[in-house]
Formats: sequence, structure tokens, C-alpha cells
Amino acid sequence: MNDQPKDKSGRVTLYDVASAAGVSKSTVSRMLDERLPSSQSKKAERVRQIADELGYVRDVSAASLRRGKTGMIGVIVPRLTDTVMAMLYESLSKAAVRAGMFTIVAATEDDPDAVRHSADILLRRGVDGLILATARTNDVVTRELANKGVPYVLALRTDGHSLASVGDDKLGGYLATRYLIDLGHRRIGLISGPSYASSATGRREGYLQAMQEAGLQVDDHWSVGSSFSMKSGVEATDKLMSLTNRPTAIFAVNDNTAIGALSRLTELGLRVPDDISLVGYNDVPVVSHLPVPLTSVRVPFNQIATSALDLLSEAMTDVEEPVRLATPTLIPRRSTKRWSRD
Amino acid sequence: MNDQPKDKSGRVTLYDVASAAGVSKSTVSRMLDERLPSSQSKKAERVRQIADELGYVRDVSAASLRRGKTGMIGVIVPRLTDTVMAMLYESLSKAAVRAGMFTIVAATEDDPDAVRHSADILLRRGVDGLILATARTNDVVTRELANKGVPYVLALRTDGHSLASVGDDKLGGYLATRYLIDLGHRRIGLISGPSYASSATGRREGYLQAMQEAGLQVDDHWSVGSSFSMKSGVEATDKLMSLTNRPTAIFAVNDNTAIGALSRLTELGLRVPDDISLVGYNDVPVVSHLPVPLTSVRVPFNQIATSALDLLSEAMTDVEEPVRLATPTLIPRRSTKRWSRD
DNA sequence: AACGATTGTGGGAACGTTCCCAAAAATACA
DNA sequence: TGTATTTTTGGGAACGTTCCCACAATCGTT
Repeated sequence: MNDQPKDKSGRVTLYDVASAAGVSKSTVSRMLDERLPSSQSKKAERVRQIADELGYVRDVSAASLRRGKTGMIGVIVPRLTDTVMAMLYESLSKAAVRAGMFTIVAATEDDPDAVRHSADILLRRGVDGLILATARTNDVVTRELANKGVPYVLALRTDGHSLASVGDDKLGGYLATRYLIDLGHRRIGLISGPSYASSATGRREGYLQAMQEAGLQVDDHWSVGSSFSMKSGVEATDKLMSLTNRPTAIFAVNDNTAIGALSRLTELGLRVPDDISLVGYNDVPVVSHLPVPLTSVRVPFNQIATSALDLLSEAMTDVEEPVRLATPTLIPRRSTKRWSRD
Repeated sequence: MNDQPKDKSGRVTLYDVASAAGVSKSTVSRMLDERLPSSQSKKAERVRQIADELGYVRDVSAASLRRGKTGMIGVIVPRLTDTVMAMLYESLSKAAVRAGMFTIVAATEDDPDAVRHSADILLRRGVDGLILATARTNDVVTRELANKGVPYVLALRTDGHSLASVGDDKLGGYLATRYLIDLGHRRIGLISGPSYASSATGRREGYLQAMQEAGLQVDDHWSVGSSFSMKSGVEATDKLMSLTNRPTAIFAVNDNTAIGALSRLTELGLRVPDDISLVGYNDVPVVSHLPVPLTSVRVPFNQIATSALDLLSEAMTDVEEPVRLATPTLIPRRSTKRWSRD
């Protein structure tokens, strides 16, 4: 009945389960295959129970070797110490586990060339596909991946042509700006983030649209570039505050720069929100616990993660549909206040 | 000369390299084995070059299956959105890659029972060993792992009996407290963190030692418990500030609670550092960018990570030596100031 | 009761490595 | 130069699965 039962080391294999259950290894394999609709038959139940009792766990290396896929998905982020990226990765990780997969992550340390290297490391580890949170407009790495036939999806940022799961940054930027306008602000500064990140440029578009829609002129000097770092938030704030016609509110395109801005504003003796209002983006946990809790735009990372995985599995089966948008929401806190002077 | 060359799908295998080089697959395998001291012989060089040209990459599933190990190390953390854990994980990840290994991570969402589950998931994925940053005193999970024969090491926190790579928390606590004492503070409050975490209790010991050494009486009310969260920092601060004999300085056992404290203090109209000094622990990036940059104790995560991996490889080869300590340093910033009143 | 159609089963061949072992080649030594 | 010794080589058998395929068992249907 059973094949060649083994008893070498401690490992419990299919053979052990098979001989204990009095069936063949093939049958056991089939009955434990999580991909097939699990048969409810008596025998199947029994086999599963026996496998359980013996403490059988599938050897993923063997399974992967045979199946030709590992069930692992590689995720590339600029850095995990950026809370935004940590949130995204946690969401991706949970979503993947829910889908019976597993994520592994590599950080590029913000070096755009490191993306290629990270992708390589992950691919060598046998991932079935990649999720990149490092996309830049006109990125070449994505082309290379496509050429190699590697399934991939972008998250949070898009490059304009790849599959991507992102937040509706334009809407978010609009919401933030519109909120400030509704509070009576007319001169609204923008810390606009790096031009290579679609998230930043999208939020900027939203800002511009809101301003325009309200018939407010946008002074070129009100929009100052930055990286995504806190330090650059400090610098951007300095620029904005040295203008002759200072803004009465600042929309920072991410929380890090907003934190830097808050820090610098305080240092300059300006009170937030009395002297100036401030809005961030992403709603990372810390902003609600700052001395002045920041108004921020919350991004549905879980949804973005789920969509990214959906897209990725579509990418692996060729049913592609370009971009998915997730809707952000504004969380008002104490850093914003009605403006009635001027 | 060569074995049975294959040409099925796109994959380049040992056979392909072997036949291209005119040697056997065994020879190629040997010459590409990264564990052996790589032979410098003509033939070896040539084989490596050919492998390179053909774009050969080892199939990790097959290699793992045969070798009986995957080269993967599982890391379990409470959560990655806690920047401290993100820093630790980044360090671990880099150190692992440097050592030719790879880390995969699972988060327990702060649920102590989830550790078992996370360990399970990682072990099913075939990790060779585990690094836990979730240890609690008298933890049972570690016993279970030991019984199962799973090599593991604790990081950042210890449970008293397992191998562990941690910072010298007592020293860190001492440094922080001593610094405040040297600034003239006499009534120093402690936000002491959860009692289950050795990191917290170690820092508390350091605090007590410094106080005692300076001949300062420690009022029981000056030491208030907390979790590691920002919210609990707010609550702890409330308790401290409602005392009749308020402390003039607070040492918070981690940055999160210190951030909560700063927030609450500001809200109460108390100026840091003029009315009260504040010291945090871990020196996460954000604390240097707060409206009042926090004095904090910096922990050498890279060193802790390297030691953890060392210990783990020792654990796998039975040359054990219990605990490694890494030395922290105090980073003075604007949240602390000389106290001359009273 | 006999028939084709459906479903379930087990043997065996992969998957791509590594590792053991016997044999061949290179080296050392007298 | 011949023998003893070391080093290098290639064939073949694992590692634990999955998957193909032929066959057996079950099920309806007439």
C-alpha cells in the first residue's frame, strides 16, 4: 500500500504520513494541497488529522523546487525606519499572509541605484514577484524588470506606465488645501517634496487645483521643494518664512517635512496654529502626539496593500489593468485654525 | 564529458554551465560553492566566468532542499512601525546579508501569544534560526523553542536564561540619570516602562543606582509605570505632574513615552527645558527634530545586530556564551537644562 | 447486468542541487 | 622511473515534493 517509508532524522515527511494512514504519498500530497478545494471526504479528513498528529509540516524548499514558485513576494522600500514605509510593509505583509503568501523586504537606503541590487537579492532568493515602493518617474529599473519577465507592481508611487497601487494623491492634496482655504487662509505655502516622486507631485497638483478653484493666486515662491526628510522640512520652512509676504498656512506634502516645519516654526517663535497653520500627509502615529498635534491626511495603507497584491497576481496571469487608487481622508487636529486677520 | 544537458525553459542550470565549460555538474557545483574557500585555479575561474556569462543563478529551493538549510533567519518584533524595531531590523538585515544570509520578519502586534504563531510561520518558511525582540521575563515561548531544538537568540531584551544580545540598559539608565543629577536636578521622575521588558527594568536599575550614588532619596511616586507607547507617556506625565512635590526632570525609559511626555507637558503649559528637563532613550530620528529636540540615549543597533547573529551561529554549533552587552551613549540636546532653583 | 463516464489512487519521474564515493590525474618522494 | 600520496574529477544517489499518467474503483444510466 505505502511506498518506501523513511525514518532517518527527526523530519516527518509525506512518506511517514502516508504509511501511517495506509495510503500513498501521492494521495497525501493531494489531500494536503492547500491550492485545491480541500476534499471533505472521510479519508481526506483522516489523513489531515494524522498529518497533524505526526506534526507534519511541508518542506517549502522541496515544494518550491517542484512547483516552480516559492510563494514569496519581494518588497523594496527606501527604508523601514521611515514610518510610512513601515506602515506600508506591515500592511503588505499581513495581506500577503492572508493570501497564503509571504513577503520579504529589502531597503535601498534611498539610493536609486540600489533598487537594482535589492531586486537582484530578492530574485536570487526566489521571489515570485516584486512590489516596489521606490518608483521614480522615468525609472529605468522597471523596464529592466519587465524585460526580464519579472512580475512587479508599484506601490505608493507610480512611474506612469507600470501597474501601480497608490493613494489618490491629487485628491489628498486637494482636501488638505481646501480645508485650509475653508478656514479662511489665502496665502498657503507648499512644501512640495521631491519632483521624482509621483506621490509628491500628485499632492502638489491637488494643491494647485484647490487654489485655482478658489480663485487664489499662487505665488511661485510659496512652493518650495524638499526631499521627504525632516531636515529638508526645516530648510523649506526657513525659505517660506523669509518671504516678505509670508504664508499664513503651510501644507507639507508629507509628515516628516511637516515635523521639521513645526520644529523650525517653534524655534522661530511662531506659534502653531495661532500664527500659522500646518497640515501634513500620511498621518503617521507620531504626529498625533506632538506638542501640537498635526492635522494630516490619512492614507489607507491596508487597501493599497491589498490592491497591490491583487495587481501582482493579475500581473502573473496577464489580466492587467493599470492603476488602482485608494481614497485618503483628512484628519483635523490642533495644528490648523481659522484665519481671520489680514 | 558533460552529463545530460537540458534546454527546457529559460532557466540556466548547473547542467548548462557544465556543458558550456566542458566539465561535470559536480565540478561546477563545487566551484560555485560559496562556503568552500574559492579555488583560484584556471579552471575554476573559467567556470565562474562562464556561469556569469550564461546568467546562472543558483536555485535556492533546490540548494536548500539538498543542504538541509535555507540560509534564512527569522526575526520577530512587536511591530515594525515602532521605529526602534525598524532600526533594529534594518541593522539585522544588513548584518545578515553581509554574512551571506537573509532575514525575514514577522510582527506580533504586541500580542505576546502571537509570538508562538509568528515563530510557527517563520519556521514553516524554513528559517534556520530565530531572533526575538519580543522577550518577556519568564517567557514560556523560549522554552518551547529550546525543546523543539530551534536555535534562537534574543535581541534588545533578555529573559534571563536565553542567549541574548542587548544594550547595557543599566548603564544607559545610569548615564541619563547621572546627567540630570550633574545638571543640578534633585527630584527626578521616572517613566519606567513595562515590568516585563528587561530593557525597561535595566534602565530603571541604572536610574536607581545613580540616584542612590548621589545620595538622593527616591520617592516611590516618582517612578510610574507605562507601556512603551506615546499615549502611555502622556498618562504617566499626568501622574507625575499631579504630585505635590513635582519632579524637575523626567527620565523616560524610551523615546515614545518621552514624546508623549513632551506633548503633555507642553499642553500643561510647562516649558521644556525651562520648567522641566526631559530625557528619552533610543535616540530615534524624530526626537532630534521635535520642537524641543530631546536629549536621548543612543543605542548601537548595528553592534547589537552583529552580536545577535554571532550568537545565533554559535547557538547552531554549540559554543554558547550567554549574553553580549553593547554600550550606549548619551546625546545631549535642548530638552535638558541646568536646574538652579529650589 | 452491462455499459460508458466520472472520480480516486499509487507508481514513478521530474525539479536543481549537494554530497558521497570510486576512479583518475597530478604531485611528491625515493 | 616507479611507487606512494595527495588532489581533482564525474557518476549517481539522495533531498521531499508535485505532477503526469495509467489503472482501479465508483457512479449513473439504460
